[in-house]
Order: sequence, then structure tokens, then C-alpha cells
Amino acid sequence: MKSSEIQEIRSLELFSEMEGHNFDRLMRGAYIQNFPPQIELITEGETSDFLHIVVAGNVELFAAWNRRDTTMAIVRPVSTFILAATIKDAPYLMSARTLEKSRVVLLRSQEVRDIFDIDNAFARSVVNELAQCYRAVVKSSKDIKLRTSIERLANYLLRQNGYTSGTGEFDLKVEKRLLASYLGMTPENLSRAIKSLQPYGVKIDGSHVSIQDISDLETLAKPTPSIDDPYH
Amino acid sequence: MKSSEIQEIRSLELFSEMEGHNFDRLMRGAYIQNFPPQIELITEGETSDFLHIVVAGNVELFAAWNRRDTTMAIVRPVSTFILAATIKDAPYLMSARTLEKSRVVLLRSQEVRDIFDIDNAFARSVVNELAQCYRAVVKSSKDIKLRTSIERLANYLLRQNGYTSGTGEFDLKVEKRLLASYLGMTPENLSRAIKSLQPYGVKIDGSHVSIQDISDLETLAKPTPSIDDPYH
DNA sequence: CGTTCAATTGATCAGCGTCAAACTAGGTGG
DNA sequence: CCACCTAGTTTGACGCTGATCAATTGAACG
Repeated sequence: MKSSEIQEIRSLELFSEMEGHNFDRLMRGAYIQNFPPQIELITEGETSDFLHIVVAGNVELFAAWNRRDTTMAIVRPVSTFILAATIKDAPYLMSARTLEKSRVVLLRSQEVRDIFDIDNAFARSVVNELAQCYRAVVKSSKDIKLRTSIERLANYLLRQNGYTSGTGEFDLKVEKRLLASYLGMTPENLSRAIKSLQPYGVKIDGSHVSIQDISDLETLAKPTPSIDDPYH
Repeated sequence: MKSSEIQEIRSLELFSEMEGHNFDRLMRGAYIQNFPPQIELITEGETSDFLHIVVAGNVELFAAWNRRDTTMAIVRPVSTFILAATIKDAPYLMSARTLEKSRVVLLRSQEVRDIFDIDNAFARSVVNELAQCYRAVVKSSKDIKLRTSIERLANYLLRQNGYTSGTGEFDLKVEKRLLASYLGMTPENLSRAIKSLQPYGVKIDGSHVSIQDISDLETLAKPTPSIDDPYH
């Protein structure tokens, strides 16, 4: 593993507060692997032997039931996933697959739990991270239960705009069919939803988004911190 | 507070492992209050001054946006709610109101955080509880994204049956309109969904449910641990 | 330059929400 | 004890949202 990568991991909130020797111990036992796109890293229902950290590329978390499936989240560098399953030593609730060529660090779940038991700062960080994850899922759940698909799209665009330039010009970082699934609709419907945002000054050409008048779109989207602000 | 209630709280996973004097300290600073039905205990967006524990009655967690609202969860004795907001010292993501006459213990959030910092066993319990909550919301999210309303109802009935007698005979513990909102549909639609389960041997009379043939309903519902098993 | 897969478009349909009205049950007061 | 009120529930009619199916266009890549 490159030392720059180790530094990146260390700088994650989850690992930045723990004792140095515990962090070193975690890293010594770590595996790192490069995966091509479309590789299933973990599978729903299996036991969680490793805590995963995406350091390059990106990973889709998805869930399946009865021949249907849906995108639950998209994980970008540098962040961990399936922390809850690792901590509880419980089966994965979601599957994960690489979307692009990706570089993933694997930490033995058992070792994460061991260090969690002896390093209080790490335990506190885990709690914070978990609380963060919990709140993210609650927001996502509210998004789905309270909004129509067009409203979800509008708010998604506004959020992405906030994360990036803030100028109303940015690129979608995922395929539209994936975005559709994430937003809880079909690709066909996403196409139509995009069209129906045209009167609000939204233009999407390929993966490039331009929002003419942010406040105009906001009157439709009605974003609220308790759904749309990740730091709220 | 009755000592039997203190014992009940102490026996919660969240509090059972912590040091005795820390638990006592938490309890000394605790408030306990009886509320009539339909009282809003906490409001979305406000800061979380107290960790709540329902010791009698029950409490609805709900969220609102743009004149719509939806039931997120129903909390029964004895359990805590809004732990994540307390830990992160962040605004509530959900509101809470009593459904029945209820008895609620309030622990100062600041004190919970203080003790969390000094009591490792408590910290571990908090992590476990949070991981549990996280996984519960993920399951609920999968339920909503992957299933139709009839499938959600069928699986809900099977879960309730499992929690109670297991014989196929039990009572709904909430009003149907509330259940409808929890399951992500309208009361009218729940009525129709119930009817459409008749061919599968489900009869609901008032609040009494009888399932003639569990396995028959299961062929429709297709329950899976990774959505329907709370301990999975 | 053809292959492949995503994205779009149109037509159709099912699921579910909305609205309005009728029906119930539990509680209150005469 | 009964009439009445209120609120939840059910039913029917209707319409909208969004899914499905099929066909076409578009773009990336060997």
C-alpha cells in the first residue's frame, strides 16, 4: 500500500483519533486489492469478514429481493462501507460491486472489533460514523416516502450542485440508469423526469447538468436540511 | 421513578453493561413524565437535549415535508429513541408524539455524551444499539424500495405473527391509518390491500388478524431474513 | 464500420392516491 | 338506555404517477 494511501485512510474521521500503534496494527493486517468494474465485492447475507475502504474508483451498494434490485448508495473515495455489519459481526444487508476500476482496502473485521474494544478514541469515532450512517439512511428513507420522483430528482440535482461547483454547472458522476435506481425509479421515468424539469431551467446533456436559475428549481424542490443536508 | 422502572431500564442492552455508578448518575439526573395521547414530545429540526426512553404506552416517530407526513417507526416499551441525534448533538430528523397515554424517561443528552466518554462498556453498548438502529432502517428502506404495498403488508403481518403468538391469531396494536402510513400507503389502499389478501387466507376483523395458512401467505410474501428478521 | 449497451421516446397499463360518500364503533350527554 | 356525535374505516369512481413493453436513437469501442 502506498504511504499516501495510508495517510488518506488515517485522515478519515473514523481513524484519525485512534492511537497510532493501533492504527499501525490495523494497517499491517490490511489487504489492498485492485478490482475491475462490475466485480461483486460482497454479497447480501454473507458474514462480514472485512471492513472495506474505497481508496480509488467507486462502489455501488445494492440490495435484491424477488428478482428485483435497487441501488442503495454509491460509495466514493475515501470512505468505508458496511461498518455496522462489521461491528455487530452480522450478515451483510447489502451487496457491493465496483462500478469502475477500483482500489479497495480490506481490514479484518475481527481485528477492527478487537481494536474497538481497547481503543476508546476509536470506539468514539465508530459511534460517530455509525450515527452519521444512520442519519443518512433516515434522510434517504424520508426522501423516498415523502417525495415524488420528480421532487427527488430536483433535490438530488441541487445537492450535487452544492457538493461541486455551486454554479449550476456540473457533471453526473454515475450512469443514468444507476441514478434512476438510486432515486427509486426506472430509467425511462428518469428520462421523463429530466424533461419535466426543463421548464424550471434544468438542462441535462449527456452527463452534463446545467441549472439556469437555482432558486427557480428550489421553489419546486423545496430542499430542507433534515433531508438534504448531509451535515445536518 | 419506580425502582421497577429503573430495573427495566438497567436491563436494556444499552444500559446493562455500563458501570453501576455511571448508571446511577444517569438515573439521578433523569426526568420522568406522563403524557396524554397525541402530545408532540420532540420536533424535527430542534436540537436534542434529551435521550428519550419509553417505559409505558407507545410513541410514534414521524417525519414531515411540504404538507405531507409519514410514520417512520412506532416505539414500544422499553426502548430508547433518537439516540443518534443525542450522540452527535445534532438536530432531530424525526418528530415524536405519544399515541397512547405514555410514560417517558428523559436523560440529559449532555450527560449521556459525558458518560459515553468515560465508560467504555457504555460506549460499546451505544455502538451496538446504533448499529442495530442503522440496520433496522436499511431493512425498512429495502422493504419500501423493493416491495409493492401488498407485499409489504403481507410481510408485516407475518412479522407481527412471529413476534406474538405465532399461531396466526393476533391483534394489530396500532390504528390502521397509522399502519398504512408506516407501510407507505394511504388508509384507503390498506383497506384494499387487506381485501386482496383474503384469497391467501388472511382475515382482519377490526384489529384482530387471523391467518389461516401461514405458509400460503409466505408464498406471496416471500419473507427474507435480510429484510424481515430484526435479529439478522 | 459494425457491435453493444445506454438513453430516449411512445404507447399502454397497473398501482396507488384523491375525492366523496357511506358505514361503523366507541364515547357522551340527555 | 338511547340518540347523537365524532373519528376511523370502508367502498366506489376517477385520475395521476410511474412501470412495462417495444422500438428507436445515440454513443463508445474494438
